[in-house]
Amino acid sequence: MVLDSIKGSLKERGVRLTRQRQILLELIDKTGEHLDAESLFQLAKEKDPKLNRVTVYRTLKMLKASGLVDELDLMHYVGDQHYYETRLKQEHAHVICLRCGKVEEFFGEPLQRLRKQIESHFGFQVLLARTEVGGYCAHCQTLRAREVEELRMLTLGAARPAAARAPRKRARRS
Amino acid sequence: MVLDSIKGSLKERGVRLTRQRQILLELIDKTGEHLDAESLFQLAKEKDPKLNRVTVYRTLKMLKASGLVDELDLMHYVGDQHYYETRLKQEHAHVICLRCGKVEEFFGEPLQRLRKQIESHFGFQVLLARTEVGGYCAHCQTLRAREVEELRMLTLGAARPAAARAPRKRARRS
DNA sequence: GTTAGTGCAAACCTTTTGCAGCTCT
DNA sequence: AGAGCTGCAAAAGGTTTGCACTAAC
Repeated sequence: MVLDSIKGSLKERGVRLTRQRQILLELIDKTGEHLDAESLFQLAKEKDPKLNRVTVYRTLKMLKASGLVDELDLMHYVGDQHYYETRLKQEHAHVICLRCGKVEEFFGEPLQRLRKQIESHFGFQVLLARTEVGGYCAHCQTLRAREVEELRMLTLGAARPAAARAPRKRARRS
Repeated sequence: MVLDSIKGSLKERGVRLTRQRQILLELIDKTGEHLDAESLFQLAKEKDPKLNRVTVYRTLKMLKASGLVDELDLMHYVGDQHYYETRLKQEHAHVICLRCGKVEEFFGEPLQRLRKQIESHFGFQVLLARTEVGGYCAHCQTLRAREVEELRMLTLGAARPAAARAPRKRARRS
């Protein structure tokens, strides 16, 4: 089990298994992935209302430095926070839909090939690799096309005076 | 030329080519890559002392939204800032040495394969992809090994009383 | 009993926003 | 002329730090 192997690794290095860390490790383990510091903090607070946000940051930093979790950005779709996942699974890429935010995971041989080629090409020792891909998922592609079309109609409908070709306004989140 | 194609693309969309933007575009273009907002700002200030940091952020954001530059994290080796590079070159991965900070670029077929496989596997439309790899470069691997060895000697030399196996202290930047 | 770890408050760094005034086209 | 852009100041968001106290081993 993942949790146990992480705990073991920590214990072995003389890192104390405090109550707070137990809570956080358990959450990271069972929630699976894509938790950022704030969400993790909110979840942890339910189990221990006194647990501090700073402890969450410190724990995550320690786990990352120990190579026990990986840090992701998920293309900053939501904001500039970081996401964490335990480092057990096979290497995988994260595929983020820039319209609905859905995150998929891609495991596949190109990833291993990539790693190997980089190692042999540069004589580089790869410790961590992160591949993030942004675009539109199958579902959003059609919705997106419709949105663009609607926008075009609106813009043309506005029938502006001179200005030969109307510079289209860009849609914007938030 | 890159600069011209960017300028053209902007003009075409009715984006104004202000003095500030000309300066910033020129810097981004000729400095090549791996500039973050602050460095870009510092460089720009030399050409126009009144140019504001906020303008740099706004310009970068606009260029990114227009798909004219790519945003990188470079594994947050230095800090949490973002780096930018023009989007002309073929897709490539960034390989960052976690000891000396050197950044290499890797172009190679696994990247194209990866993209294609993701597109066909999920029916996903890939707009941008970012692969960052961290580890030790050929040069630092040997230095690193020596460092670890020295540290081990030091720790053993300290001849601590009980505590059978000494939990090694981790080296730290900053 | 030690020493690592925690909580709290406050700082820090990067980036964004509101608004008045300036400037491209 | 007028929308788009800039500068300024101030805020926001995410994360880190200093320090005294607490708890794991």
